[in-house]
Amino acid sequence: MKEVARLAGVSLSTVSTVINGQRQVSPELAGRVREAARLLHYRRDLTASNLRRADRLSASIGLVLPDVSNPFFSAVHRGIEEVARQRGVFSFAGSSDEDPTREQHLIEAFSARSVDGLVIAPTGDDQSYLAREREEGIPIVFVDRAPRQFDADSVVSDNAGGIASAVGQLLAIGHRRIGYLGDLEDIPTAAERRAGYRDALGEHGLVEDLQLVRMNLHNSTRAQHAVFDLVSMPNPPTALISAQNLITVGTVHALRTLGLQHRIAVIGFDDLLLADATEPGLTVVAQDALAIGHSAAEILFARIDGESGPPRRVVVPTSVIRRGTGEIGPRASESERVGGDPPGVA
Amino acid sequence: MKEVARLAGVSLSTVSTVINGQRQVSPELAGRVREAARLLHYRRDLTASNLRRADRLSASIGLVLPDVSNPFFSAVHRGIEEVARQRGVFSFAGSSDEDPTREQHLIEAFSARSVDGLVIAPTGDDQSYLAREREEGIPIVFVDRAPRQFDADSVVSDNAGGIASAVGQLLAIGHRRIGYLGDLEDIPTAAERRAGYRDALGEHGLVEDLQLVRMNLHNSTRAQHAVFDLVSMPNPPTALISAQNLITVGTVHALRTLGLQHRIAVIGFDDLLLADATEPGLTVVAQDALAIGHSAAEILFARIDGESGPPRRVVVPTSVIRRGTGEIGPRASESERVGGDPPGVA
DNA sequence: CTGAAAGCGCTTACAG
DNA sequence: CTGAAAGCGCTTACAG
Repeated sequence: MKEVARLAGVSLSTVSTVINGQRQVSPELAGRVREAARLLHYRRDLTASNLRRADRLSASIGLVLPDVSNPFFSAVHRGIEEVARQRGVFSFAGSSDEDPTREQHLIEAFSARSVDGLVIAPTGDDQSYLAREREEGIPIVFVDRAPRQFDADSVVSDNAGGIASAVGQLLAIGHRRIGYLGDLEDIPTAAERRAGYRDALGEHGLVEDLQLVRMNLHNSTRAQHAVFDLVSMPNPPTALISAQNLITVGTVHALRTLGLQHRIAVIGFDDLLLADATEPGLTVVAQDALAIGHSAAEILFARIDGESGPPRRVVVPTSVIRRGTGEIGPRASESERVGGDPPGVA
Repeated sequence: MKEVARLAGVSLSTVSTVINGQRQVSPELAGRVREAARLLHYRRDLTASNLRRADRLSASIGLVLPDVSNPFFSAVHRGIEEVARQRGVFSFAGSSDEDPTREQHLIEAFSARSVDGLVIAPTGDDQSYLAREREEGIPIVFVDRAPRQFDADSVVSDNAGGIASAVGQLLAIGHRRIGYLGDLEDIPTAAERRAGYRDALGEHGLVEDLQLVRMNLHNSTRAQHAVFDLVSMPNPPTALISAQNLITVGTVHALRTLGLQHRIAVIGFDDLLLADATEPGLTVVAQDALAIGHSAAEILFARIDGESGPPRRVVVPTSVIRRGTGEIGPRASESERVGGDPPGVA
C-alpha cells in the first residue's frame, strides 16, 4: 500500500480510502490510485486491515465438526458455506473426532485467528469452557447437538420425532419386535433418538425390550456384529431401526450377508447415496443437513450483526423416505430362514 | 498483552518472549507473566503476531475444492487436515462448484487472509492467473486434477490406469460391448478416464463404439436417462463403466428400475458407502482420497519449509474392489428382458 | 477533498 | 536477562 501511495503520488490515507470506497475522493486521484494498484498487483492485507478497523470483523468464521468427511456433516458444512458466501465470509473447518480436547484446540485456534463467529457440533458433556469466547463477544451457534453446561443458539434435527415416525410406521404394519441399533450413548443425538424410540413405543402402549436395544456401535463393523447377534436370538426382531448412517451400512450389509434383506424390515436414520439402489430400496428418516447449515449460518450472522435476545432453538424436521425396507411386514420373517429368495416368493 | 505486561510489572517484550518461549527469561519474571496471563484469560492474537513476525507464517492454509460435501473431496479434505493438524496448521475450505470465477474468488479471499499455502482442485482450462500467488511466494499444490497453463506440484489418482483395470476385467470375462458413462468433458479427470477407456480397448485390439459412450452426465438423474437410452439400443451394451460416483448412483438405480441389475455388468469409478449392500454388490475402482490428501499436504508443507526444485507429480494408485456387479458375464444379458427375476433363476 | 499522525496487537533488532 | 523503540500493513480520527 505504501508503494501504491508512492507510485500514485498520494498519501496512505487516500489509497486506503479509494481501496475501501469510503468517503469522496476526486476522480482524478482515485483513478491514479487504482492504476497504481493495478500496476503493482496490489492486494489489501485483510489481516492487517482487520487489526485496525473499527468493527474488527475478519470476515471469517470457524466450523468445528466431528468429521468434515462424514456425509451428514459435510452437507452441514456446505449449507453454512452457501450462506456465508453471500456475505463474503469464509470458513475454517476442522474435525474434532468426538474428542472434547480436540474440540477445544480447534476453537482455541480459530479464536486466535480472530474469527467473527463459531459453528460447533459439540462433543463431550461440558461446553462451559466457551465462557471465554462469550466474554470476547464471539457469537456461537451449535449444530446437530445442543450444548451442555452452556446456553446458546442451536439448530438440531427432530431426532425424537424422526425416530417416532419410524417406530410408528413399523408398528402400523404390524411389527411388535423392533430392534434398535444406536450410536455412542454420550452423543446427545444418539441419546435423543434412543429416548425417542422408548417413548414412541410407550405412546403405543408398548414397553421396550432391552434385549432388542444395542447402543455404542458407531461404525459399520460393530453394527454388523450387533445385527448377527440380534437375529440369532430365540425370539428375534422382525424390524430394525438403525440410528446413524454408518450403522445403517453395517445393518444392511449384515442382513444381505444372511440373506434376510427381504425378511427383516429396516429403517435407517439419515439418508445415504445408493439408498435407492439397494434391494429392497432403503427406507430412511432423512435429515435436512443443508437446511441445518443454512439456518445455523443465518442465526450466526444475525448475532454477528448484533442481534441480542435469548438463545434461539431451531428444530429442523425430518422426513421418512419410503423405498422398500421399511415396508416389509412382520410375517416376512416367519418364512424359513434360507437366503437368496426373491421378493414376493417368500 | 499490554494489560498482562502491566499486571506482571514487566515490559511488552518480556511478555512476548515468555508467551513465545524464546530466549531465556528469569524464572521469576516468567512466572509472574504466566500468572498474569492466566488471570486475564490472555490469548495471543495470531493475526497481529503474524503481521510482525519474521517468517510471516499464519499457520493456516486454503483449500479450494469443487464441493466440500462431495464424498471424494470431503475425504481429500480430511486427509489434508490430518497432516496439517500435526503442524498446528488450520484450513480454510471452500467450494468452487466447477466455476472458474468462483475458484478465483476463493483463492483471492484466502490469499487476502494471508494463508501460507493453497491446495486446489482446479476448474476451468487456465490456472495462469495464479502467477500472482506464485510471485508472492505462496506455495500451491493441485489435487485430483493437474493444473493447465500453469506448472506446479500435483497429486492425482491414476485415472487412466483405474479405467484400464475396469476395462481389462470386463474384457477378461468376455464382454465386448462396454458402455461408458462419463462426467463433464472439460473436467480433466473425466477426460483422462474417457481417454483411458479408449486406450484400454485399443490395447486389446478393439475400437470404441461411440454410440456406447455418453459424456457430460455429472449428476445421477442425467446418468439414469443415459442408461435407459443405452439399454434400449438395438444392440445394447452388456457392461457399463460409470466414471464418477454420482453417475454410478444413477446407473445402479436405472438398472434396478429396469430389473437388469443381474444382467448388465457395472464397474463404478470411486467407492461409495452402501456399495457392498446393493444386490449384487457394486464393483468399483476405488480411489484413495485420504492418501491423496495426505500426499498433497506433505508436499505443500515441504514447499512452505522452503523445498525448491521442479514440480512434483504424484500419481496415487487405484484398486478394484470386486463385489459382484463387475463379475457379471456377458451372457447374463442374453436372457429374456423382464424385470424382477432373482439371481440364479434366470 | 487530502494528508500527517497515531494506533490496532503484536515481534524484533538494539541497547544496556 | 530486560526494556524502550521501531515497525508489520493497514484504518481512523483529526486538521486543514
